[in-house]
Amino acid sequence: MNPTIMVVEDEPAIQDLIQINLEMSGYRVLTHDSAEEALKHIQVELPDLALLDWMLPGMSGVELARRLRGDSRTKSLPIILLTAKGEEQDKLKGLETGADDYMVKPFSVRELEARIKAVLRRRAPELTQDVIEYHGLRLDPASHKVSGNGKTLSMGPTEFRLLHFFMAHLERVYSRTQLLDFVWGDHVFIEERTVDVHIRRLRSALTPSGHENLIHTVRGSGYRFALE
Amino acid sequence: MNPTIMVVEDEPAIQDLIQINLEMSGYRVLTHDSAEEALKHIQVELPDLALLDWMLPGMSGVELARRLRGDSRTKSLPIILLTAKGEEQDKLKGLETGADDYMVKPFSVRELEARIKAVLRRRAPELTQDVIEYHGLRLDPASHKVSGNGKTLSMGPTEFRLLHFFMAHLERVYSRTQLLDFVWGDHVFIEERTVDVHIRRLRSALTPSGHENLIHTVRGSGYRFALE
DNA sequence: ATAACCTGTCACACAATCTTCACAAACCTG
DNA sequence: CAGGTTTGTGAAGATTGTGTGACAGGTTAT
Repeated sequence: MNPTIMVVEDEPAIQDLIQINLEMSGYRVLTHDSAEEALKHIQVELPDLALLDWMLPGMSGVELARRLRGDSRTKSLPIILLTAKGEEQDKLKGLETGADDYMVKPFSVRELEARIKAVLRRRAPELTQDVIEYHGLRLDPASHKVSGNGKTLSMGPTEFRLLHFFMAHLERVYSRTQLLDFVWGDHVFIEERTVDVHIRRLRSALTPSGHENLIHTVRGSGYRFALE
Repeated sequence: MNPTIMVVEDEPAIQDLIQINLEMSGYRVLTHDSAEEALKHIQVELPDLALLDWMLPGMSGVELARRLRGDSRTKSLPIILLTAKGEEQDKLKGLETGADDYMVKPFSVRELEARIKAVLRRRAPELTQDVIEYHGLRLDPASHKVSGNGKTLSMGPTEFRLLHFFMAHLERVYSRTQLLDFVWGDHVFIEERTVDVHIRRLRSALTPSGHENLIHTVRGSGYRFALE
């Protein structure tokens, strides 16, 4: 039986979008417009995961999450919250309610599916904790440490995220705009050339172990991370 | 440069959704709320593909498609129409206007991307990220690398685009004017003979692996890329 | 509170690449 | 073969893209 996902979302466009895409990926989808309706349905059938909009008419998604956590029957139901832009600052509050993850709208459908998969697969914290290793360069997301040939390399947070992204996407050219989107986040208003500066900082951070030449400049296009 | 897709859609939720997801897949996305706005922008910049909502306030997407087909400058711009459920019966009308494809809302993002790729492959293969290989010459748009019989070949950005175009359009003669349009882009006022210079540079870039003789001069007409 | 660190920008220098030009070479026509 | 047309080629600015050091705020650790 395919996993059943309960979607509680009042905006029809988003609701349709999620339903279509998740069904396309083999999930069974139940949609509800309100928290009250969802609660009623849950008496009858317990889904495998709940996708709740933060803001809902009547009872909010946060309140719904809290209630689900309160009832022993739904205590361990995985929950992902959908928040609109500008509500992010409350994300801690959202996670406090016991949500397993949250996503900021507008979101990438691919990412949503990835998180659903991750949440379903395990109830452990964080999903990208896998250590990545490439030609003697080793990055550990969990401990936030990087080492080259055993030698510890230190760098700032931004350089770390940049390196993490590169090591997860080898052999491909990314434009400055794409890097800003993926590493800094969407809708950021930052000068493109700032990427150059961080590339330079990352390069010098990698120099002690000689890994700085893994970063290639592709003139007119962007940067690529690979052996070459 | 990544393919640019123009999205004309008045519903913000759908607009955001499409933008985020397409950007995540490496496209550059321009969004407009109305056909009028889109037309204005097109004067300045010609996108590689247009995604038009069927129903729009003011000029409809169908009407916009018809206009684009009418103007010689946008005559060959690939168009995909987005129709809401219930409008399907009119799909023939949509295709009559010259749209390359259409999708019914709500749609799967994966399917949308598949169709975009299909349309681009059909209308402008040099814009896809597919690796192209021809008689030992291999070009990979994603990593931005060219190799001949395994040997890495290096060249400038313009030569790379030129080669990409040729490899996506084998066995056909292109005039200097056409090459300027397709490889340099429209709105460019460059001396025709400049093409010759880049052809020469491309030839010498291909010489190390002996592929320079794939480029044939067709006296009085232009150039052709093929074995011959 | 102070020091240490991080960030995003900028300006400048340098390097790569583009476009144009002039002339040479190749080709065609009659 | 001569004269005209088209293409190849090398070199000279002109233009654009990238590397880099410095700096002013901002944040975090002590």
